[in-house]
Amino acid sequence: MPHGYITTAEQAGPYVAALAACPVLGVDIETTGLDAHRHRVRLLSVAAPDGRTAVFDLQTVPVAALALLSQVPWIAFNAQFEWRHLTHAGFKVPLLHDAMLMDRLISHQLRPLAAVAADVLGIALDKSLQRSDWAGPLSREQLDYAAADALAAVRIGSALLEQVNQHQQGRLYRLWRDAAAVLAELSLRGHCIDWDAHSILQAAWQSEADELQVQLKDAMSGVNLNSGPQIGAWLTQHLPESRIEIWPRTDSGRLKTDAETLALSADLPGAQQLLRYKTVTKLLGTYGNGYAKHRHPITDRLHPDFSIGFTRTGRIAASRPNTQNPPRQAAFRQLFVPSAGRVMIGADFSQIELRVAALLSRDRAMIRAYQQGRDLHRLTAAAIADVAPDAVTKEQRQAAKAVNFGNLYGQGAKGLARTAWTSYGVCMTEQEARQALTRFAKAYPALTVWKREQVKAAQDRGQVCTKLGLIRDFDVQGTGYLAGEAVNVPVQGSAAEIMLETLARLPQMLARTGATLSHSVHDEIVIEAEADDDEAAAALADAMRAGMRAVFPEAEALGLAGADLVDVKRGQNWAEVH
DNA sequence: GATCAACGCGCG
DNA sequence: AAAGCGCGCGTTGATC
Repeated sequence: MPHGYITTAEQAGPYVAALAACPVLGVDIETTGLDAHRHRVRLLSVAAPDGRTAVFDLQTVPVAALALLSQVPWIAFNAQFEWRHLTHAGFKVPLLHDAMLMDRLISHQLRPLAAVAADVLGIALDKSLQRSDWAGPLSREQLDYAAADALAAVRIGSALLEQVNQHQQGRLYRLWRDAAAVLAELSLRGHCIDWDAHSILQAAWQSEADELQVQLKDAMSGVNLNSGPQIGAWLTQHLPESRIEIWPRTDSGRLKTDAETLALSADLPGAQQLLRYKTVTKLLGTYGNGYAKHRHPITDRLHPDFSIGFTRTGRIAASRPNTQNPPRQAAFRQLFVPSAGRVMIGADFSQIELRVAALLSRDRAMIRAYQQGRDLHRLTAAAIADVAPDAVTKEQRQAAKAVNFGNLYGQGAKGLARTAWTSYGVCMTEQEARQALTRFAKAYPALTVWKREQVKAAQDRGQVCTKLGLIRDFDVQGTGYLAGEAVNVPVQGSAAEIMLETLARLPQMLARTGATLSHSVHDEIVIEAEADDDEAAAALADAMRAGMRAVFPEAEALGLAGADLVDVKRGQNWAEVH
């Protein structure tokens, strides 16, 4: 039950004064919808650690009357939501704790508020009013519900803040908390898209898809080209039984119909058109209409959600739409443009996961390569082919890239031979792949030992962790295959921590320049700035190197955080700065 | 009509 | 016995 339901600025005064004297406040909002640009914050519920609560009706209480509340830190649950809505409503959001992230780091799972409240506080939270009508007259039950969530947030947060430290997760928690605010800001600001060019591209894809469908009328009449099972049936009809018998199968036993497998039937009439059709319809669905339907009616931008703590490695995930996987083709990347009158600056971490692997394993050969500014792929190629680095051919270097990256993921000989061909255009027999892996292991002995230790940790202790201590649990009954994740989680996860450290310090480092974050994709950051802003470009590179040093302080002395760590480009759109 | 699993594919 | 990691999302087809 709320101790106060406040509907005027005059009423707010004493409550605000009393609450602002608390060391920390639980906050929760009720909104008329999920979209901060379109929907309104109806209620701001605030709870003190001692249990006093106040529910402010923002329909009538001006935000200015609540300014004092921003003098103390807040605790929310899934704080990005509060950050976006309250910032948009005109609040100066203070240091904002997120009890959801605290719980994620302690329980190793992302759980809804009710589940955490049950676990941590031993209380049952009734969430049935969550999606009730928050625009009209409010019932007593709705006010109680609103106050209860704020109270739960402050109680859970206060309890878990201590536990986070006890679990050695304080550092990582603060990083997630700070990065979350930056991502909330990015989501609220959104991506600027050249929609005219987008429609033209979409139309071009559409007409190509139509054309291909006509061309395939004869060869594949009656087959739904979007249906794997139907294409499988068509293959069964048109290929000799001997080939169907050895055709690769899906987990459920059906014929595989992905592009790589379909290449096996390149001789069939229509096969080429079918492959192209699949590509074009993917673009059309996911990046044509898939993007258009998220075009914001007010801002005319894309406003994806960026989540922290959702992934198993600590990477950021983007959704609705996922703007972390747009096609690389320039025709599409150039749709991402800066705001009017500004320019884009993009920078990516060079070979960040290989550098991380070098730092985690302390492999001297790898570290020396980066120290001396040498090309690690070339070095690996030399080791594999048993030639001098200078004698390495282009094709050998391509093969080495496949080996280097595959090794970060626990890839075997068969998989290496496959990806060498499909991703790097290099033909490698399984035998050659096996030898390459052996020679790689010999060339980087410390990395090999480290990888073995990770697998052992996964098997014996049931967990591995990243540099800053994010724990990945494994359900090990007997002998599951863990080589892949056991090695990859620390590598991918520590690289993600470098990105988060960079994002967390970016606003401050860009503040003087007026430049703003425009996008981030795992190892790449894009900002927009005033034209010809050298200072912004330098600040971006500085922030990225600082991010690296924050996670790996030793990187500096080892020569892995030098100027070649980041590659900065400037241009008028994402295609030009990528 | 809504929901879900399976599959395939875009990215790092 | 062998197995490359991490995501989000569109479509199909089965199910309730």
